[in-house]
Amino acid sequence: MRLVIANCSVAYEGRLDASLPAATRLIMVKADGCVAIHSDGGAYKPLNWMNSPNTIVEQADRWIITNPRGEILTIHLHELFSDSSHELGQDPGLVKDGVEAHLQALLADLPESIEPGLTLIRREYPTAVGPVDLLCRDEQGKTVAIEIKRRGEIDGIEQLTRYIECLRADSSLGPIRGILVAQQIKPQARVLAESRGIGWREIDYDELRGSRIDELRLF
Amino acid sequence: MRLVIANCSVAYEGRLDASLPAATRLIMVKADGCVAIHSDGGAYKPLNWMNSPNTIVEQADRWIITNPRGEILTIHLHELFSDSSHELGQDPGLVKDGVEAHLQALLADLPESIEPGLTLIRREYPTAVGPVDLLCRDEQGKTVAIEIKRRGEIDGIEQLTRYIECLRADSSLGPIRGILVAQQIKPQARVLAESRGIGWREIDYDELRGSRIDELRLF
DNA sequence: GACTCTATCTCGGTA
DNA sequence: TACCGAGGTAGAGTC
Repeated sequence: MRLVIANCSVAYEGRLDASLPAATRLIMVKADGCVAIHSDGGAYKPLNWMNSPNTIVEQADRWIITNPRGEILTIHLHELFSDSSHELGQDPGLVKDGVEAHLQALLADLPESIEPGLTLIRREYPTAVGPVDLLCRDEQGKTVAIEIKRRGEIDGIEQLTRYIECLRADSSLGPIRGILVAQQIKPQARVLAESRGIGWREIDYDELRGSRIDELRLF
Repeated sequence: MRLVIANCSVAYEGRLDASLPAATRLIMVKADGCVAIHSDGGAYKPLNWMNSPNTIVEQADRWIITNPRGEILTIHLHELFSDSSHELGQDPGLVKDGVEAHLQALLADLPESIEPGLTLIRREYPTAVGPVDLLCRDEQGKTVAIEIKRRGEIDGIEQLTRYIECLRADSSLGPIRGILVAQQIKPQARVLAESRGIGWREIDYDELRGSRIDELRLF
């Protein structure tokens, strides 16, 4: 990784046009060639950047970075304060827990925690408008489409509505209802759900993980 | 801005749990206190981060960074290779051209470029579910709701559908139809638009800007 | 503060 | 490769 501190001005032409007047900034060049220009604030997002793959042409007073999509980043260097390189090596990468996929796995194991008597038909049930997270059957034998989100918002209801519409076109499944399951469901999403006859259920990820561990202990 | 190169392992507990095994990385601390941990690849996004406002407690072998929302980032430092600080000063900020707002301004000036005979009623026409980008009238005097996107995807159609539903409740506007306008419209969005009787139109930003300049030249 | 929508979104999965 | 959906989305603007 190369770190350059310099007074520079920058121009980007690509998906839009953007320019930066002269100021002192950090220019970060990673081993894969991607370039990011950071100011001393404003969270982690750089002011300008160019992802790999790209081509960097280094001239005396400017760097010209181009990529195969025809985007161009030009960095004019006015004054150089620091220029250092560091060998970092390969990164083993980030391990995550608690994303939607984990929630889906836990709920597929414990559909009862959504509603008593619910049993799983299958995960990622395919439809023409995308896969339904969980397709289940309720106590009365009715088919239930489940959409899982970490945070339940309006677009989750829209998504579930599209699935239900599509599933109803397949008469072999019989009558269909839907439930949005999330760790937290926004008031607007609840209102929209109710207005469309869609159910909703808030669940607690840690509690759910706990239940599963308890269940495993029984064996 | 402080730049630390160190072998470190990292844990984040907050909206999810995430952890990084030991490796050599860049730790960037900006003037506003935000912290970002970068590996030597993978675009501009850091592996882990903590935005300001936050509190950094620096111990001999670890940094503990907390924020008011109860999120915790812990950086264990195993070996320090470099630690430097640089005064960058205030940044004058980025100037952009070609974002959705510009597209909207151009189309408000030239509604004819969406469809012959179209005239503007108003921009950002307010409804209970958010503002409609452009409200227009067509050659037949029918009201047309226009949603503008740089890239037309399914959520653009959903948004426009909500607006139209809301506008139809206001009988003073008469019958309503909708058009999604974007520089590029994805196949799924086209299909959904057509299934809902919504029109779509791809437009070219540069061409549009050109037309407007030509129009100005006439005066 | 809550809600809304944009983004050079980024990133990962999949057909 | 393009498309599609999730994200610790972030960030800006509005109410």
